[in-house]
Amino acid sequence: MCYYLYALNFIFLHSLQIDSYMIATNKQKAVLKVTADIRGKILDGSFPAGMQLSQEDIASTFDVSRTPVREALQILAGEELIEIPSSGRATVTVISPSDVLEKFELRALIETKLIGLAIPVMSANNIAEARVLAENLQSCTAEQWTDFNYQFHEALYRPANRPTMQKFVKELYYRHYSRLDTLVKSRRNVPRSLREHHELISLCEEGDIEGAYYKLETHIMMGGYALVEQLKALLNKDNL
Amino acid sequence: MCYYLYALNFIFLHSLQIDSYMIATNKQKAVLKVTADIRGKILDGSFPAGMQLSQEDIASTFDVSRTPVREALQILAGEELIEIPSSGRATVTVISPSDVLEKFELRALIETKLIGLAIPVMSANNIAEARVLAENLQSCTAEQWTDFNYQFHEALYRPANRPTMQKFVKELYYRHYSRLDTLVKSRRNVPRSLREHHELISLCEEGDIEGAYYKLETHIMMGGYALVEQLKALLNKDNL
DNA sequence: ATTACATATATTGTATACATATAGCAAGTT
DNA sequence: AACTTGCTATATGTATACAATATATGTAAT
Repeated sequence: MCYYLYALNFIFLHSLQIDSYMIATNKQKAVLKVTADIRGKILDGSFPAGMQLSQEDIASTFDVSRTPVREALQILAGEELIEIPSSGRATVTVISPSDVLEKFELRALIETKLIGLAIPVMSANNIAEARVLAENLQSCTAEQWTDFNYQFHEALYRPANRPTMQKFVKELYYRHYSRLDTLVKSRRNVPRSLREHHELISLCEEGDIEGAYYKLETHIMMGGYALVEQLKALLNKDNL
Repeated sequence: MCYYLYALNFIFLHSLQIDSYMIATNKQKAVLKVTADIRGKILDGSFPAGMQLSQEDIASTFDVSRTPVREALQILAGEELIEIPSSGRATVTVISPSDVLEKFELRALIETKLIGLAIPVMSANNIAEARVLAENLQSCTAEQWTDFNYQFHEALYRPANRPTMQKFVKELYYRHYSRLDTLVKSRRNVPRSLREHHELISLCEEGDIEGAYYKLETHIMMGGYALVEQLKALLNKDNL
């Protein structure tokens, strides 16, 4: 009987092109869905910096009770996307230019370390994959940029075999860059980025660790400085 | 009756030399207390790796309902101190040697960056303070070591003026090192540490950035390797 | 008009109640 | 004896109810 169900599931899910392992994780808790939804709204700007979050509003929007909403808010506070004061309402974190700049410094620091570790053990396959991902970026939409760009960077670091560091980098990237990116909405750095990606791949291919190290550092920090300047300009405009 | 209580509070708190404005912020949420308590128990080993956490047990222990306990668990999951599976009970995270080693690498990476930024702007006062904190370590108890050691390191990095990086370092230090430290319970690295601290201060005083950089890197990584080896030994013993 | 205060309303924090899922255990079967 | 099968007990996930706090409104005094 169990086999029978599995067989049915197999056929059914394949017709929907859903992998079978998704069965087990299908019924996800409300807190996970709510967390992801709020996070998405903060990152895409629907919930702007400083916005006050009402537990009841969120609960009714997502058709759940306040209990899972409160848990979601604690998770998001841990991600520094919102702040929960000791008394009062939760608010979307206000982005501070100096904090963002430090986070770019951190990214540069960790990612240069990773590429330095990766290059000596990089295979032809790794290089080829990075090239494909760099190509993808050249023809992607503005919405795809954030994800595709991360995928390219991650591919370069993967040979370093430092899962924990990579997770750190991923969090830094998504929690802050992604939000800024939608905030400033500028694509003026895209051509520079694309060029530097190809230069990076070449340096990796040649095994030039130092060259790749400095190329990557400037790649990240130039992007950081540009974004931070645009952010400052935005903040000043709001103040006037 | 309410006024009577306030009056009592007034007299009582003044006898303790507590400012009256603290009354308002005094009543901290249950979730904060519970979070800190569970965190403490995990860090000091009372809740060992792999232990299953019952919401009800924790709730009754701290005399609160399960609602704030659940929020606390989400916070602790964000700190990677516990894991909340999609189904089943929350468990205390099992320490993985390779993960710990990566976190030491991260600490070395960030802290060397910080000391490099700090040295050029270090004042005589900063040096003097570091010396005092290094002295404190020499006569402290085993329980004080974790905190005092962090204070010393933080003092060296403070002139760098990188609050976000420092926060990262602090989290890495407390969330992992502190737990390991109580786990292995060995003080065999203490004499080496004390010596290296004084050497570090001298290098900072001389403005020798490169020297301090490498001294600090080996200081952190030697401690890391030693702890990881002891951790591995412990894990093997448990398996036998 | 504006400040100050008091009351009313709304929202948060916590506890309880209910629904669902997991885990343990005993009985039966191979 | 080992392995299912099904039941019961327990724990979790969510919703609701209640309590405490903060915000908003309105009124009176300056």
